[in-house]
Amino acid sequence: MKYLKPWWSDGGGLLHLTILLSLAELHLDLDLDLYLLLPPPTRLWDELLLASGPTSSAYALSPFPASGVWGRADQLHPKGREPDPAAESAGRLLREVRALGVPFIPRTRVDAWLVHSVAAGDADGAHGLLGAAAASSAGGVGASVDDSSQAAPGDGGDPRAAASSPLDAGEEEKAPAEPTAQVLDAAASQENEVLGERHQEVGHSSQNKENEQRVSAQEKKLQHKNEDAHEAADKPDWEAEKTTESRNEGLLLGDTPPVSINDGMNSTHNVNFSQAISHDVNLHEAMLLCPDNTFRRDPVARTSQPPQEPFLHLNSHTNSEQTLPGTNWTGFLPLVGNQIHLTSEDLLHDLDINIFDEISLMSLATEEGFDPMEVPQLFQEPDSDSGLSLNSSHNSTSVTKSNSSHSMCEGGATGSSSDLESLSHHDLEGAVGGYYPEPNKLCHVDHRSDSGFHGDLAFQHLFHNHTYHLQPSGLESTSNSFSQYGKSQKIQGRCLNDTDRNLSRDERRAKALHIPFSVDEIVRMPVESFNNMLSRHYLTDLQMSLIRDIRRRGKNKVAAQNCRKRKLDIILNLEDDVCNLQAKKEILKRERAQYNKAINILKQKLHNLYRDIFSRLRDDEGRPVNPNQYTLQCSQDGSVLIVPKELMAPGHRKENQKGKTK
DNA sequence: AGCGCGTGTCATCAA
DNA sequence: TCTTGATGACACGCG
Repeated sequence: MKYLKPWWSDGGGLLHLTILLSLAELHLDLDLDLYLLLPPPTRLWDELLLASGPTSSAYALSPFPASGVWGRADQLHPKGREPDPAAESAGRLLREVRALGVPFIPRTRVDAWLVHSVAAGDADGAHGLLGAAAASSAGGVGASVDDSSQAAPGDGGDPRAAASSPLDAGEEEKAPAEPTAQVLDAAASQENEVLGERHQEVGHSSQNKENEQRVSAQEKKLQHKNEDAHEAADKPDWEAEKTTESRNEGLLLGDTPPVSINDGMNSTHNVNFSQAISHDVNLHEAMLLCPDNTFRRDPVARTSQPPQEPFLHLNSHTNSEQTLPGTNWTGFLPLVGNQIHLTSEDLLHDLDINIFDEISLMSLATEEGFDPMEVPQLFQEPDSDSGLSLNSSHNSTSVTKSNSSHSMCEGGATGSSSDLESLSHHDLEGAVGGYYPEPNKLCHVDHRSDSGFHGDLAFQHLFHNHTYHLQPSGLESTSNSFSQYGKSQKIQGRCLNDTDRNLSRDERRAKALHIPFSVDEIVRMPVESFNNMLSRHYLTDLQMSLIRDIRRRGKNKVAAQNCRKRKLDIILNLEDDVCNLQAKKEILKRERAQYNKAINILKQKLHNLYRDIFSRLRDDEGRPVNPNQYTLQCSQDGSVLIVPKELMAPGHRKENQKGKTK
């Protein structure tokens, strides 16, 4: 949501009719919101907002002079947050507003949001807007607009107004019912019997007094809502989208007839609304009014862009005839229709690139002439059987984009059997201006129509051995084809220029198919965000397949890298373990040798001690004791006994022998 | 030409 | 059922 400068704030009385362009709609189902700004102090306006807030879908910009913030009525009055006095006061206030000639144009859905500014120096333009607003607000007191089409039967609309413009009423009957007007008028009809005539009797001054009293009681609420407006303005785009989606549809602007207006000063002007809108529309100024500076783009890039088809013409999803019906625009807004076309084109140039990131692929494709639905019209060539030229040499657009890469690829392509990437770069992107031919179409391309271009041979080789030749399914064939043509990179390197050579294969593929996300985004994005992103963009099956393949391959690549790294780490760790264990083994060996050596020393010492003892022992007859016949036994009390070996029990002897051995 | 290594990719399984 | 990680196997490029 863009908040624009009040039209009076420049002191020059500049009226900015703001038709906000939002390309956030995923499939370029564009919404056109038409707002008219009211001159402050407009307490009545605030009341109108309060009254028409959450339930009436009164789309209007509310002035908050204290903060300078503008808010949209539906944002200023979130549902469920404020008591809704609409049922009681909407109709009455609406009539008061109408009696003052307050312009009130509800949200208008014409599948385009535009930003316009209208120089209010032109009284006709300003008054025309006011009158148109009054017209769409369905005829209050003092408004000389026929509101019979919008007012419910028995609504009690101003009969004078009804009589003032019967022709307009007839045209407006064809217009679809406008929710805002319906709600407001429904509320108005409830009080019509009571209040309808009173508004004609009561002057504006008395109404303003009542309004002042009401407004003073509601100022705090407005301040609170002002904060809400700030919050709404700070919402991220995806939240803004929700808000946008939550809005109901409104009156088709194109169906609004020329109106005779009441400017609020008891003077009536017959002004064509289209003239009002088309007066001195200053897009640049309107963009400057956007505080978030969303509408900016490199002017150089803009000037470098070749003349393009009107934006809406390139939108396959949004039929220009439907969304911006030329008859409607030219009928009620003949100049507006043209203006919107031009402005849309300008906006395509001037929009911030970030906006383009948020819009669907179709918009991106539109900028580059990429539109599968439009390609047969845009790139059809008389000598092409399929109506689709795959030969860049015949396409001026492709020549400017891909001639260099073509020249580089010619040599390699002839030897390539499975390099669709080179195709996607040179013939998909370049030859058809970004359009990717479907594989089955490619398989049936009549290359004979080309005269000696190497690309023909290249194509024949490129698709010579591809599995998708045999598979009717585009998805499967796509996956297979992509998996196949990734295996021939030698030729690929020769075909690609330096810039493309630095890109990964998937990046080049994504570029070739004009996928509006980076490979890094596709791979690293959490699955929830990833699915959300996919759902927010219009993508063909081919693009979806490629995106999912890119994501799968990217994640698997990372997984493989991690796996190999992990495996390498495991191997290194095992090698370290082996080294450590070998070192420990050596240490244990040395310790064992040392212990054995010590044991041997002890054994030797014990043996010496044994001999020494027996050499000194004598029996009863004074003879030396034979150590082979006797042995030494240590009793538990510490005494040492000389025991004949024959007297020792076998078990005991064995233990003794073991002890000796040890 | 053959070999080893690194890397990407696919298929498969398990969580 | 889908997603993701892990991993074996294979193909390819490169030195």
